[in-house]
Amino acid sequence: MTTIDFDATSIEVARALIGTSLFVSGVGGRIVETEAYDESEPASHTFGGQTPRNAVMFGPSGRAYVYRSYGLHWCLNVVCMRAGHGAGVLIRAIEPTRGVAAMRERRGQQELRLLCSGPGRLCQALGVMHAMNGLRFDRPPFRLVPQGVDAMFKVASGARIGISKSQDLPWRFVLAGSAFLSKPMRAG
DNA sequence: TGTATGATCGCCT
DNA sequence: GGCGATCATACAG
Repeated sequence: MTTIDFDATSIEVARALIGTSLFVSGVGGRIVETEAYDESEPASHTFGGQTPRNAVMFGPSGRAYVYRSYGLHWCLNVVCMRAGHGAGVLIRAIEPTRGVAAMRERRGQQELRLLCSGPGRLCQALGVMHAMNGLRFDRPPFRLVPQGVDAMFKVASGARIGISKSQDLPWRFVLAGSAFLSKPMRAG
C-alpha cells in the first residue's frame, strides 16, 4: 500500500491517483482518468486569483472542490499543494467496482462503461453534490483506498480535454488501456 | 443590471 | 460531427 501526499503538485497527485479507488458512501471504484490544474496556467479556475467559487482550491490540500459545469453537471476535484496555492486534480473517470446497482439507478443507464466515464457522469453515479464542497477525502462520505503494491498497470499522459487554453500541457493522466475512459488517449 | 462563458452530456443527423 | 440544455460565475458598464 502507498499513500498519496496531497501537498505535492497537482501533476504528481494526478499521476498518483490513477489506480487508487474512490468511494462516496461506499459507491465507487478505481480511478482511471485525472487531469491536473494549477494557478500558473489559464485553463485553471484558480488562474487570476482567489474568488468565492474557487476558495476551497486555495485551502488545505486533501479536500474536495466541487463545482457546477455548464449549469447542469457537478465536477469533483482533489485540492493539492500548500494552503494559499490554487491547485487541484479533476477526477474524470472511474472503473465501477462497488455500488453498481445504485449507480445504474442514479444515472438511468445500464451500460457499465458509461456509468462513470466522464467528470459529470461519475459525480451523478457516486452522488457527488455541491454540499460536499470543502469536505476532507480522508473522512466520510469519502474513502480513498490506495492501489496494492502488486498492482500492475501503465499510466499514460496527454493533452487535457474540453478546455480552450493551455491545450499544449500534457496534464491528463489515464490508466493505459482502460475501457472506462471518457475518451481514448491519443495514440503516441 | 446585462452579458459572455464554460474542466459536460446526450441526442440528433 | 453538431447542437441545445441550463445556470453560476465573473466582469464590464
